[in-house]
Amino acid sequence: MVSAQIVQTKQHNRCSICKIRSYSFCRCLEEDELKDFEKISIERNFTNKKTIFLQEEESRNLYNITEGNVKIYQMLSDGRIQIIGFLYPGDFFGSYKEEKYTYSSEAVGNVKVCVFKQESLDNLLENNITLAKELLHMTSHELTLAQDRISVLGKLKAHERLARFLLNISNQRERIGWQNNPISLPMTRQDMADYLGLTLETVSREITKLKISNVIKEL
Amino acid sequence: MVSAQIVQTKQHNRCSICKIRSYSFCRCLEEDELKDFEKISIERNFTNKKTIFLQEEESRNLYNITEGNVKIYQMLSDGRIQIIGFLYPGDFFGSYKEEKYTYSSEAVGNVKVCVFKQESLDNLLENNITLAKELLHMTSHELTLAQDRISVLGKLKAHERLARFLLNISNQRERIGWQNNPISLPMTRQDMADYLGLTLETVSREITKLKISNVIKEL
DNA sequence: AAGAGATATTGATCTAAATCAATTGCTAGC
DNA sequence: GCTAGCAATTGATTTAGATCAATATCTCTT
Repeated sequence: MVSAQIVQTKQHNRCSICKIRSYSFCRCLEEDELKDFEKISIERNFTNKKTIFLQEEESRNLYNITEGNVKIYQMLSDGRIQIIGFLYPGDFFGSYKEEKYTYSSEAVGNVKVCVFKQESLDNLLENNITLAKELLHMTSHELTLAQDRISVLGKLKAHERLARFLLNISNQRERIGWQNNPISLPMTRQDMADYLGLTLETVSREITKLKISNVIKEL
Repeated sequence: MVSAQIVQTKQHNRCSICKIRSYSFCRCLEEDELKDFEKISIERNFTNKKTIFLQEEESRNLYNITEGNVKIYQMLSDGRIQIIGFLYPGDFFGSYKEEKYTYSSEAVGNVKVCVFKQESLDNLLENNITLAKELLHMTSHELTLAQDRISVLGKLKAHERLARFLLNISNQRERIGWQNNPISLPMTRQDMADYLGLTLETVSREITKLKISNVIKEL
């Protein structure tokens, strides 16, 4: 009984006390709008390596990260993996249209997400132009990031890709108020390789080179 | 005087007689909304290789292609070029936020575009949730296409990239009602290479291989 | 603390694609 | 038609990064 009540209380102002609101799409909502907004999402937790959804599944949800990191990736028919992105708190993923997920998603470490049913979110959008525009702007920003990654994978050498990767992580951490130097790399070498279009051996060698030339240092 | 009047008449119902409306973001508008919509854009023409805008310029416009092809590309500081995309009628590009263009754009052959001033479009969005949602859905679709391209550049071999490129063009042509086989390739080998993250020599060799193995045929 | 399984580093070799180089083919202007 | 200037093909060679392989290191579990 007591624990049920605590959950209830916690649920009731989840959004208004949410620490990541200022860099998430819900930042565009007024305090009084948050009450309704909060009702259309539920919180869920995932532990390290747990799948959140798989590519080709019927998409029903949009996810917003409130804690931890998520990797999204595509798999080719022969098992080759390309990691599309490592996401941070405030990033959203999934889909707001009824179709199939075009990538899979997996927790990197402990993860907390807000889950929005497409239908509920869509209803809210219909009456809240501010929210629609915020989502449009954030999606458009995601698109420019994806386009930058196209350039990285199409034109940069292994050492340039790695350098940019480290800088990107640093910037992303800064964005959400984490220290940007030193940084932690919560993913494996294989993950980094699958993200950068390289092999884990090449990633390892390039990291060694950066260490030797004193560009980076391990703690 | 006569020609001025013709232009005026033409302008007046430009949108309602527009041939590409059914696959462009304006498809979500009702006939009576088109009148207002038409007022916030102007038509412009570009000939082959003419620059539409350059990366790093202050962005002021969103462009919608009504005729021809446009290539969008990024240039690295040392001159290396990555082509982000070859766009078709109904595709839009540019930006709806006041910031800098993150890529350059150039006409491939003769091109006709509708130019929307960001401010006017934004005002219209503010009062037209349908349009905002349409733009959101189309931008989100662009994002999934960009993510697919990340996988292509990160994981596929030269011959796989080329095969997918040809199929993509075929599909894109089908989408807008052009014949999907045979197809024409309006860009140079260098452009194809810069799009696929390869060199023009490799592209040429792979095309030769496809011809020899009778997968494709030149007309 | 030992030992198993995962993860990372380092070395040796190979290869797909890049680079360098020489023709060939195409189109536009005279 | 001829020729200048691109664009494309084809060949020879090089190389960045992949692949194959052998430790080394880290992190659990018992």
